[in-house]
Amino acid sequence: MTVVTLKVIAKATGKSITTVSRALNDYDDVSEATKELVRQVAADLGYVPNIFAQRLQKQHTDTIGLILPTFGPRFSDPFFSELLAGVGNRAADLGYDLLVATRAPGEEEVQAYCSMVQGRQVDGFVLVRTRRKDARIECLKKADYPFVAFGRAEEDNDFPYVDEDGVYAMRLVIQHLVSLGHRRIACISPPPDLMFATYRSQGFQDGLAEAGIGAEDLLFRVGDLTQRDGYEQAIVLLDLPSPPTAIVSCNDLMAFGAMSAAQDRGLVVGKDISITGFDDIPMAEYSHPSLTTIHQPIYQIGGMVCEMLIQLIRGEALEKEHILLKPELMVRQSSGLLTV
Amino acid sequence: MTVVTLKVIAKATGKSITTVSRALNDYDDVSEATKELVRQVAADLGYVPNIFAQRLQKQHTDTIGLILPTFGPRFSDPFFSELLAGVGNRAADLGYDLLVATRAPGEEEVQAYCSMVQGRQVDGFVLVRTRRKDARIECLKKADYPFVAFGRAEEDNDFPYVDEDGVYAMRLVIQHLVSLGHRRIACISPPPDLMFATYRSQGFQDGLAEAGIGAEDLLFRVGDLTQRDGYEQAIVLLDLPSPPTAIVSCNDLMAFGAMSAAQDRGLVVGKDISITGFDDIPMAEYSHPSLTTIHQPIYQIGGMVCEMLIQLIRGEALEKEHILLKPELMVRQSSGLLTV
DNA sequence: TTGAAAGCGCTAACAA
DNA sequence: TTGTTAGCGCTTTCAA
Repeated sequence: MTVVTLKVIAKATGKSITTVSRALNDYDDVSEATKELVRQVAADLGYVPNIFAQRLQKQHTDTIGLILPTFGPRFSDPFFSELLAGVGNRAADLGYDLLVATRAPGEEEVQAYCSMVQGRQVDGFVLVRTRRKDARIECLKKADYPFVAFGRAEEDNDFPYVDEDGVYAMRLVIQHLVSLGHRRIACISPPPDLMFATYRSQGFQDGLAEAGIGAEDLLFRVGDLTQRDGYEQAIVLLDLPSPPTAIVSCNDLMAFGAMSAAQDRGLVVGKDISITGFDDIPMAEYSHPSLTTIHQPIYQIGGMVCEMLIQLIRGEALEKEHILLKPELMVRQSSGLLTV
Repeated sequence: MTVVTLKVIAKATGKSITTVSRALNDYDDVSEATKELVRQVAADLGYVPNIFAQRLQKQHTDTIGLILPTFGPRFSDPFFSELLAGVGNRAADLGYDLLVATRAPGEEEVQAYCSMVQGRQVDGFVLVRTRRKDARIECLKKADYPFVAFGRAEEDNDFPYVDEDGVYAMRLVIQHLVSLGHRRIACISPPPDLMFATYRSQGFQDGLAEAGIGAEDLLFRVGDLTQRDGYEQAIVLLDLPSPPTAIVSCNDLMAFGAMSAAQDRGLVVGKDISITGFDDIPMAEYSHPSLTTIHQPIYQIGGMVCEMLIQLIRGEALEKEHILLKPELMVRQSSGLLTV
């Protein structure tokens, strides 16, 4: 299979490479006749531009980067596949490619960002799951590289982001549980270096305070976001001398693990104990019992973040630099009236 | 931020661009002293090669492509995130980038392959979820482009693949259920144009035949792989005049939906009815009841496929062109003795 | 051991 | 309206 380049088309049409290039790019200083001819021949020959030559010349890549923070082999947070689909589809619509890498958080991860920046492999980044002390953000800011984050930073939020209002969301959850009569409410939080952990824990505390419930250290556990750990942490909570009547998990996956633990202890979730999640991944609707959780439009968020990034790259002004979404509480069967 | 190129280093060291290039690539016709100097300066200046210039020159991309077949917004098959992590991590280890696109199966999808091929944007493809009449495979074969598939084709299997033995796996499932006393066994199959549907359905039929159970059309349903549809199909099965005592779902997601349906009908899964899945996604262990299913080492398969592809790209001989894995039955709580 | 020069395929300033 | 030329940053002959 011989590669069709501008040169080949030039030879075939008897035109110069330049003319062919301009005809194909629909410049208006090329005669209609020539354009027609060139386009015809190009189509016949199955011409596709060499993207690397274009990129070398134009000094941009039409590619956006997304580095997924993965943890080991059994990584499969459905959250990420949905986000990825949202980003990827929007990128494709806007004519951009998506370069995906997977790295465990740490040195190598930051290194991956740096070298993609230095090598100008992508025009910008979508950054997911912001962290308290986020080396990725620092690196990108220092290089003055375009990026949009899904999530906020701890202090200096001088970059475009989309985030959901985790504090508000968790207050919603607590209000809901309190309205059902619960007062001994436990929380399984994400690792505290993740920014969304901060907001969700804060919302948890605020919600309790609003209801006039004192915080109890024993009822606050930290998990690693997996079902497995949700299970483990729930077991610890259930084994407490005075166990909670409701467990608020800061993501759906841990909530599933917690449900499983409760069920293994013979409790009926939604009756003997209430359990809630956060994210509303598709599974939440189909677990048993179905999971009361906070809905985040993950796919749409992916699209928004992607679109903002591309506007940024193109030098267009953003309508809004910072988008904070008000999430919605989905009341399902895993939360129910306190039965004494 | 001024871009550091070979030219800049050349100027800084007083050497020629050529020498700098060779020094950096550790050619042995460069004096140690020069190499040392060049490397030092390059490091100081933070030099990173322009990958597009390299690719244009070398005519290969060090990138592999993966186009995920996605269906709509609520796409979030954990299967894919795990596969992606497997492919991505191995690719990174071997010095390759991963270009991910998402397309719904169809015209545009094939188009995406074609243009990535024509534009030589990637050195090869990982192709997932083979189909009965697979335009992607035809396209790639015709172009003589390197690819490795996760899954086999219907007839001409003259390409490298990794697959699991779905027939064998399903026979395992049926044997298990039969040993528990079940004889009215239903199947929720994937769309029949997917190759793995063929094998799994076949295994289902074979299993029944081995047990001397006649096939009943009413007990065979086709679903779209989502929880939602698993739910719907299970409802249809449960509403049968003479409903099944066991439902074999061809993937875990539909099995979860089916469990949910059964539970909504007041049945205790694992007791009143047995339900099995296929894939063993992480969730399978933490559903309630935990799901009896077929374990596939998805992450590892991703790694294998990736490694085979890179060998292919590099022109190395493959140890094995075709790998067929014997999957393992994970017996959990969703399947139990038939209670009459 | 080093450098000059060509060229990968493309775009764009400038001339004609 | 078209062609000539230069150059994006790199690798790789070929000469020196």
